[in-house]
Amino acid sequence: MSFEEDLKQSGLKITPQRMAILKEIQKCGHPTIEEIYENILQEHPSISLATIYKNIISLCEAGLLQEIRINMQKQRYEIAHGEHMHTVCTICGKIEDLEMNLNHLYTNKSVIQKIAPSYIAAVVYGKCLECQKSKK
Amino acid sequence: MSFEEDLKQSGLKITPQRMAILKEIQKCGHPTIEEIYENILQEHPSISLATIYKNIISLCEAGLLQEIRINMQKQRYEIAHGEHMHTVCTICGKIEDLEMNLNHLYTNKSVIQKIAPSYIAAVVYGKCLECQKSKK
DNA sequence: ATATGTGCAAAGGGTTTGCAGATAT
DNA sequence: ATATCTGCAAACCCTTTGCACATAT
Repeated sequence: MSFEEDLKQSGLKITPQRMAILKEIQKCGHPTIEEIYENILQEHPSISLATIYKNIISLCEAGLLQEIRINMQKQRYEIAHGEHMHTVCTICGKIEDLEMNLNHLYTNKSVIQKIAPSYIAAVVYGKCLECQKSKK
Repeated sequence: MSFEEDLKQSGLKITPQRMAILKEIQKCGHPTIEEIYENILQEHPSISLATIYKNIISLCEAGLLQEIRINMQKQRYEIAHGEHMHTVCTICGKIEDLEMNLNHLYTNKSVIQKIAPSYIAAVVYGKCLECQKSKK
């Protein structure tokens, strides 16, 4: 489904600023607010940081964006697209999606003894393939 | 092992402020910086917020504390104590430890194709038992 | 035509920093 | 004795807010 349709379905108006934000996040993958702003500025020099902040909030509430929390970093955002994990390389900083099913946790006995799960966020920290190869 | 020994082993001095921070985090479970500060103030009215910040950083670096990142919240901290998951009730906000082994993920094929994992953070969002029971 | 959205500037929080004096070893 | 730590105040972010104007529907 296109961003335009997603916005319409959420009752949000289709504005150039919103489209730019969504496209930028799609392009970057997992950008911070600052990265979104800096990159959009190039094509759209009059956009305001306040507009980015306001839209990030509406787009998260609408379920089009998903916040990602990584230890010791500012919050990041991605286009919401089914549940998955993230990998973070502690050497080079690279962040990637890890398409992996956590369904077994939703029905796990230890989990349902504590909570009726609606969403699970999982981040794997480690050394990515490239950094494993590099001699140092 | 006691906090005093942990600090000594990390080459950090044992100060009343540090002990108060560690004990407060142990008491609260998963407090934010602000919660730590507000609570310590009662017993230790002259402690400075800057001291809390500086110590949180050293204690995390020393591995005595672990940062916890929950979507849409300020960062929280806990006494480091073996890997486990966290549950967050989206109704009442309660945060709890979920002692659960994620060892299978460390050797999972999809994971090791991307990264050599050193740490996994997992947060389960949902409705806790009490909130499930309450009629509303 | 009207409800939303944008940009600006100011205000509001949270976090970091430098430094002088205090303290743990 | 000395390296480290603390508290203070200022600086430095990052984020939110109110408002007037602009724009999507």
